[in-house]
Amino acid sequence: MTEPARPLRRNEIRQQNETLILQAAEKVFAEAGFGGATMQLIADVAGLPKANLHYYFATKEDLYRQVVQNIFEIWLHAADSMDQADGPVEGIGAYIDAKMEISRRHPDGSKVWASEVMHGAPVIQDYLETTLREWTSGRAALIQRWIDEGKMAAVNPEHLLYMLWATTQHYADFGHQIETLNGGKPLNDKQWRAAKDSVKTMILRGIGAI
Amino acid sequence: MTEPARPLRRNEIRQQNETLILQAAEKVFAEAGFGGATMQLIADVAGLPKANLHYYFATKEDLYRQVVQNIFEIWLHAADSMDQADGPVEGIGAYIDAKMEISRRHPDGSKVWASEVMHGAPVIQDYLETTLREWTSGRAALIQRWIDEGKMAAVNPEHLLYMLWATTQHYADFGHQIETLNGGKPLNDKQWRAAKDSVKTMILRGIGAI
DNA sequence: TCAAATCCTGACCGTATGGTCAGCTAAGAG
DNA sequence: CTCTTAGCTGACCATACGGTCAGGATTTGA
Repeated sequence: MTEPARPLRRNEIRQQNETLILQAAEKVFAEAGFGGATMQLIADVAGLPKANLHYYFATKEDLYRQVVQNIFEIWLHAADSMDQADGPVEGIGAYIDAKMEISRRHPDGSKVWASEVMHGAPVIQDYLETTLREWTSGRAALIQRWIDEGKMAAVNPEHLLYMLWATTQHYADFGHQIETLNGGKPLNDKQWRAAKDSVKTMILRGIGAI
Repeated sequence: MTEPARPLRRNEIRQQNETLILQAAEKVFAEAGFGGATMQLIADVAGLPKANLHYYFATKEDLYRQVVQNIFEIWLHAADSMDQADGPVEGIGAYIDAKMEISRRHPDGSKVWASEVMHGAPVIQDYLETTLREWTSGRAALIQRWIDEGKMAAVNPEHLLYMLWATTQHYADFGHQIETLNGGKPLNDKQWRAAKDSVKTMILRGIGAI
């Protein structure tokens, strides 16, 4: 099972290594936190010499910043499906589906994001104050419209958003706790479906949409 | 405003300094994570020489373990009110109140707890597998009883507990994000009441209890 | 073919960290 | 008053960390 060993183009090398490093970094930052992560460990996970990391990313902060920004992108785009919906059942239902899927597929990213926010958002504070603020007020307005149209109960839109974030991300951030309470095994397909279903049912009923 | 300078008894000195160190440690661990926290910084916050910390706590791990265990105690006792309730409206309502109050009064503790679990619970894994597991199955049974008695909808008790933990702890762990979205100011009394009320209403309606 | 640009890395450096320890001070017991 | 014990701390140490750099290897474009 050897590689074809075709000589790689410059662009390919760069992109391939940057991706490799970013993936390793996401994992290590998630497991150890920013302070606990070491460039040496990230290098080992990536299978590269430490000095090579510094060739692509000047400092540990730079590397971390890239990881966090990548996650932020995924986070934001999860709500695309919400915007085209006619009402909360479709819209919020789709958003829950999307965010639960992120928690399942990118648990490390979710943890890095949580850690960053918990520690006062030292590197993405500006994004919180601009992009996230706009994003939030836009979605809050959408929810308010649904309320005005009688499609759901008159809940506080911000606190509904917090509940959506909290509940869905919990399955990634506290995945270890859930796994322990699940007999030490990760949730299987069926259990993930049950989780999604529970969250959707409780929240949609909680906001009077079903 | 000087201290009376009464000579302290031995016991008082020990207790006072341990408390002082634990408080400082909780704050620093919450802000920087285990790896990012330094004994020097904890010492500075506590107003003691670093060597004095090592007189009371042999290693950084020992100090951290104490902090996490203290939080775990608070966490567990929050549900005492739930047990004596006749139904979900009182019981879960009281639990939400208690956990929201913890999020408000001990945000640092909540963050340290979240961080510990996120990183795979390196120091309290045994507690998760014993105390927490028993606690959870006990409360799940209580919820199931309420369901059987027709006092609430037939939701999955475990996922309800996850939702309760996630939603309430979010106000501590992601407090910085909420603060940013709140115009950079922490929630005031009125806003905390609104938050509590939103959470309670949405969840109690979500489980068909109101 | 060859020079420039890019990629790569072992060896190295200054610093900060967790932890130690000898020796001091002060409280308490008798 | 005196001896014992607990409390305290400046100075120190070994290690591990983030980051640097000189110089070699490889690709690219002319």
